[in-house]
Amino acid sequence: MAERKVNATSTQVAKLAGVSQSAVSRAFTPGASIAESTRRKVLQAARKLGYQPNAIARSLSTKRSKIIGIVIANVTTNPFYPEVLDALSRQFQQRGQRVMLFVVTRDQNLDDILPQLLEYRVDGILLTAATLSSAMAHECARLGVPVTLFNRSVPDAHASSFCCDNIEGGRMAARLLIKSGHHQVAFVAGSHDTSTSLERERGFREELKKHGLEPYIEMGNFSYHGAFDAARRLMKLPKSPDAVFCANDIMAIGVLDALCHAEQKRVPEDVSVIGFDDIPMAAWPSYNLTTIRQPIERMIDSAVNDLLDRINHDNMTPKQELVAGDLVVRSSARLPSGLSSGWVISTSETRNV
Amino acid sequence: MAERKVNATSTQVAKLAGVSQSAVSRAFTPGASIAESTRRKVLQAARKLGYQPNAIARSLSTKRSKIIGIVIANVTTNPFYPEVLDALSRQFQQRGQRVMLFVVTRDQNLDDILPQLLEYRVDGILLTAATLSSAMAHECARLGVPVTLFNRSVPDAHASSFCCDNIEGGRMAARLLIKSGHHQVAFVAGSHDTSTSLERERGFREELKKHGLEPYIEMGNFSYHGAFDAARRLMKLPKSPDAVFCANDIMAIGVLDALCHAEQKRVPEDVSVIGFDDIPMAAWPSYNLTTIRQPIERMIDSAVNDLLDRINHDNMTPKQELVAGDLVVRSSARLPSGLSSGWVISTSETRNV
DNA sequence: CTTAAATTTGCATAGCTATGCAAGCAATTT
DNA sequence: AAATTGCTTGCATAGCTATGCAAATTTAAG
Repeated sequence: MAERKVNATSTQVAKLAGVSQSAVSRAFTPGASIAESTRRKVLQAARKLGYQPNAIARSLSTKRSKIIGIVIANVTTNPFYPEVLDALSRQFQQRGQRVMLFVVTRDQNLDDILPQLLEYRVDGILLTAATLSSAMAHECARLGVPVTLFNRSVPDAHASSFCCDNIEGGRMAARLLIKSGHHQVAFVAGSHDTSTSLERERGFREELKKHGLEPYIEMGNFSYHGAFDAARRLMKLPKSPDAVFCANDIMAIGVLDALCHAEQKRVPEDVSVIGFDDIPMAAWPSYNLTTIRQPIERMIDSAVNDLLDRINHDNMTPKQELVAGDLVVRSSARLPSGLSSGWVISTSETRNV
Repeated sequence: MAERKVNATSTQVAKLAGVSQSAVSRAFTPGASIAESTRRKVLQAARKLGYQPNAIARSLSTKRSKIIGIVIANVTTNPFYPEVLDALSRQFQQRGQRVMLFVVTRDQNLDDILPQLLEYRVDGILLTAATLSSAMAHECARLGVPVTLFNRSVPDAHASSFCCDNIEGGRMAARLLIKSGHHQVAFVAGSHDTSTSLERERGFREELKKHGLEPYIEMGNFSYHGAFDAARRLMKLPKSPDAVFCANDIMAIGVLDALCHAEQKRVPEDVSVIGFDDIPMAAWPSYNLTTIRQPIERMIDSAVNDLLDRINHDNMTPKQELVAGDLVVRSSARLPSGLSSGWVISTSETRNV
């Protein structure tokens, strides 16, 4: 172990400025009771010594770390999550919170991870693409650390959750496919244990059932390659589907690539494909993917606000929010009459972009 | 401001276990001098109280936060960086370090960000896709906080840096294009102020010059859309290029999409395209991109090892490491005789994958 | 100029853990 | 049985800042 050079302390600055240590602390605390003249003296001394307040000591003293723990999965497999991370990180940053990051795999058990966050007395925890054991939910509740789930519905009432309305999203996809006259449809699932995939499937099924249809189900494992293989399996079926709805865009793209480059199918003439998320790639001309857009910015604003609120006001009850997604019409699915590529359809309104 | 529930402290655990606070501390410190029987008593009491060591207090006491500051840009615009972040984060995690994350824009000034990291007394800083002002480099050196640049060459000798050999990468691209008989080539740059783009351009130019060629240069701004537009400009030239080398894969993909969907060009018959990075998408059948692969894992291992070494041993001199990239041959560029898609060519050896 | 009010300041302490040191203890040796 | 040796343990303190409280100072009011 090597020795570390010593940073200047508030006491050293105080000595140089000819004031008390308290004064130094106050000079760096917005809103503290200190004369402007004193503050200037202090800041000058601080500059001379290269002093910078020690956030660790401050955290110990105030019992607030100003750190948010973010746990995220699928960062490399689904471009949606880098976007989420980017937005979250900037938002917290801007609101004066630092971010402690944990990247996990989708199936990794958080019961080993959360204690590491709690050790650092994070002010709050945001989980995205990850689920919370109810033991851990209780532990966080006991310690008074608010938890928010992003893009996962909540297992019990101790945590907030912010999701796109996946069920309605599934319904929208089904309605579009039915209206444009598909008869044999399929759903490529992400996994059998994440709310996003299950709910999208449920909405899709429900709406199909109303019209007497039932989808094939294939597992795409939330990955490009998993969906690629799923599509090939679907096309081998005796009565292969004329439409495929995927639990997310990256899988829809895997399906598109499989159809066009491994199965000699034309999209959307032979098969229609619909995704979910509206990642940037969905708009690329190679794919032109019709998809359900998750309004990331709005969802993240809500999630961040809620978490910060719950940090600053005790005893707030967690909130469960469902944000409506929009159907973005492009050209990977056959169009019903009256609709053309470029339209965005939301549950309440239809607006041209 | 709401009140926070109090976590159990080592003193409370000590009282319950009938030992001193020191004993509790030692029970949680691997390698500390404590009898096994005492440790068990302590752990049992700790469990009963739901005690968890306070990492903030520990950091204050040991003067080591066990936190690494990571600053990263381009997370949403280039899939290469989510991969880097994922690997870095896991590595540090596994080595017992926590990660404090800052997501920035490429042109954002770090002089506002780094102080926020230093406030938390991070043990080390890793910058990726971001550059360091020399004032900040000195500040970190003064405080004894080691800094490592990933994928940026170093401005002065206070920091370590780990890069792919961009110049040689540029040369490899040029050699391939020359061997396969291209006569009018172009380079799509990322920006005019990042070492990655500049070095790749330099190697490319140098090698071309040996054969009497000089490339067109267009600015792609390190983005899909920027490169898309750059490609369209190139194709409007009186003598439009028959080969385009891009400073990274995401731009190469933008170029491919522009060529195939906006310019009615065939790849590689009319135009060859080469990228840099080998992001997962490069292998997708829609693109089949010939590219220079950066050996992420190896680079990250080196970078993490170096940073942790410099944290633990004082006065180690920073290291500048250049890792050779491999040319991954796919089908977006015309093949010279003797080469076929699927080959990987490194500077020292050629191996079939 | 006196008195009351408001602002500013310093003192003392809390917040929680790690660790050097000396004392206590048990095991080993002769 | 006495003397050594090697573990364990507790005491006391350092690490740095924030803050309640009382004292001191400035400002305003009369």
